[in-house]
Amino acid sequence: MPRSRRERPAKPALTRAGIVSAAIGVLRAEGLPKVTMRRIAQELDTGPASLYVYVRNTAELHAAILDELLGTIETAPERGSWRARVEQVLGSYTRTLFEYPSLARSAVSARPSGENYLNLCERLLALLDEGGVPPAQAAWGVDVLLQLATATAAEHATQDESSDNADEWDALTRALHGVSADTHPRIAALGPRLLSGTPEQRLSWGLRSVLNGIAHTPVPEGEPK
Amino acid sequence: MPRSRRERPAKPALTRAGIVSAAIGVLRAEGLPKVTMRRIAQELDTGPASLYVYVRNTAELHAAILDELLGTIETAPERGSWRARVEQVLGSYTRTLFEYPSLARSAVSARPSGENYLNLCERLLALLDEGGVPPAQAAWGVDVLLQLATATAAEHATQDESSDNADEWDALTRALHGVSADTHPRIAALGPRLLSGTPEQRLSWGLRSVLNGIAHTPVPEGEPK
DNA sequence: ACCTGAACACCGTTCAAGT
DNA sequence: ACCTGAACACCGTTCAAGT
Repeated sequence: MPRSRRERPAKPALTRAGIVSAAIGVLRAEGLPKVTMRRIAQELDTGPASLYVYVRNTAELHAAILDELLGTIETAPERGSWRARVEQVLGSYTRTLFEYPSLARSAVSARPSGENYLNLCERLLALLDEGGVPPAQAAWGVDVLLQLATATAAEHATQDESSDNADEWDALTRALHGVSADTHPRIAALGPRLLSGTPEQRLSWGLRSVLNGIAHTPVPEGEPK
Repeated sequence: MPRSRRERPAKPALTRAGIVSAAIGVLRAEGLPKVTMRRIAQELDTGPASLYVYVRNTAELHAAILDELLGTIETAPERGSWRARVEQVLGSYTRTLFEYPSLARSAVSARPSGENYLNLCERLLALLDEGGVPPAQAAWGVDVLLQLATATAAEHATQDESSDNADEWDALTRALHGVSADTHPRIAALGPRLLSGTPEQRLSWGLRSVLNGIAHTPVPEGEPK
């Protein structure tokens, strides 16, 4: 039965926001690998070429999606020390990324630059300032903190947003276990400690370490630039 | 003019090593985006299906390439403090990744697990041990160090291994400059300092910070696991 | 200006069939 | 066991032509 025009809901006007929102729908329902120009176009009942009026390319679309999702993170916890609040804000960022690790993967090389990302940076800078971290160190430090969180989330991604990456991880696990104490004494000695902890525990420790590090490591030649 | 069989160099037997080496050839000549199963198969004068006997998928092929390239890094500097030597080893790792940022991109989520990667880990663990970093912190710390280096290199990649990612970067630069001091006072106050320094300078500072951090941040509940 | 059909030039992966 | 032709089910992006 061919659809008549009237059965179809009115085709909404194409806008950047509409494209991003359709993309988020597909992301939630089918994962990032399905968030392709062609798939989104189909969702909006048009051809892929039409999207290029609003979005430069696929990478930009992915970045726009992430920025949109960052609108839901909690950036203003009131309680606890400044360190604890930095941890809370970054924890909220990380939880969003962990929901869609393949989005994190794409964020490693195409950072978002929308309002929500800027709000996150601003918030972190404010907290670092409150904690007395010198401005130059804070400026470079936010980046390191966000890089670590993003990379950790990305690590749990695969092109397929699922099962497949177990392969690579197993390979590393086996490689670490199969190591000889003669050729790799430290790896053998540390053994399971190299792989211990949940990703969350490791990231949490990593962020605290980085925070300690950036607070105590002066940037070269006084102020950069 | 159709080629006779005798004009063609003898078709070498297919091996995993042969595949990886052909892939590195294509990588050097045309960049990672051209390192596809189909392209490598063509290089080896066979069909793509044949490669699946030796390589599980494209991600595994990329990881194998990286491990191979890691064979050339310098892991045993003799001079300087342990910190300086950690920096040298990681610098060598980073330089390799900076040559092929898109390989770094893929390494963020599919770590290599070959011999050369294990050698690198072993070397770093030995240096951390020499520096008196407690084993539990060293075990988790190597990971953080490698993640930061890998993510930083990946940041300079794009699907296209070139020009294109200037777009995203420009977008961030413009966004940071266009920010209002009312809504984002810290970003406005820091201004160009947020973007100052070369990637190398920032990474070097980042690694030193992380090193300071991991050396001074105890892992939860004594020993993990 | 905005939108689109159609085309160009590719992908990864599987599988039945051959050797 | 190893290798392969052929097919399946997709991609991103461009561009000339339409409205």
